[in-house]
Amino acid sequence: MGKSSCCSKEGLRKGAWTDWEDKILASYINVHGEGKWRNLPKRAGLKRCCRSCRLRWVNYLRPDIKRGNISHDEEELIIRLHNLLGNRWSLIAGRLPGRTDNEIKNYWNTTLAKRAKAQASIEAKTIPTKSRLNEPSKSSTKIEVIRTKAIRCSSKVMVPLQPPATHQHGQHHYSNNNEEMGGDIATIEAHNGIQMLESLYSDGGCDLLSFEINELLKSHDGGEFEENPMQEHFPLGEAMFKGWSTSHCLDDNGATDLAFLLDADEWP
DNA sequence: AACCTTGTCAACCGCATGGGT
DNA sequence: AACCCATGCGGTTGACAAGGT
Repeated sequence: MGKSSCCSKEGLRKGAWTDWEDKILASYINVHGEGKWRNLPKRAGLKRCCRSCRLRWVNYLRPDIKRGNISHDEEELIIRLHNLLGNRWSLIAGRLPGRTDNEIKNYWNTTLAKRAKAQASIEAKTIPTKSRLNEPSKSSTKIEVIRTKAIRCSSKVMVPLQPPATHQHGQHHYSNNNEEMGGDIATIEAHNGIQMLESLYSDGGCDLLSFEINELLKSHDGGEFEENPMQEHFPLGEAMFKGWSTSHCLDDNGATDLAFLLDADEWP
């Protein structure tokens, strides 16, 4: 496993791509389409590793790529989605048409993470120690970044929404993890506890996740919580809901909840 | 002008999964 | 079941640019 053999050949070019290489790659893919990366360099006449070719196409040459100037809306969406999904850049990128996972990852690491950190330190100074002590589960000043393994999102899981009225201190305590990120952003994720993620409905594709997040964001923007529309389409059994809602995955950190679900090996 | 520091981003790398045999 | 191949993902690196001294 690991590194595929096409990349271990000697004599392959590395580093920045030239215009000439870009043209060759783009024109080859325009004619033959994406895929078959392993044979592509040879067929196209490029002295590049197959993965380098794929990366160049996906992150730079693809015609639908939007470059630079991430708008305020996009930025806010990135923050929300990062809070919801953690470092799952490809999933986040899927919600931002024309943006690549690499671009979003870079933007987060260079801009948003710093801003979040600064915001957290401001809050640490402004919030009196006593009141912070009264909020046991809010991890407060520490930026919670979910460290994830590289797991491909090829299937989905849908998790039930929890109406806000049912949120009470005690067993199901939901904190707003996003205060660290600068206020009210993505409160919805924490309040609803969980939404849906991967696995269970393998024929739905990542569109399910897209749809669900869309609905959540919409309902949040509208200032009210709506019923989960996904439940109409995919009525899950009550027992399953119960199992989820009483499991340890619903602790006091929404992001961690999701990480647990995403990383869980138990999902079919 | 020269040097140093910091920020940005394209590209690389290792590890992972899924499918085919 | 075990193996290999193809491909995707996220973390990290390094080249370059911009800004500061």
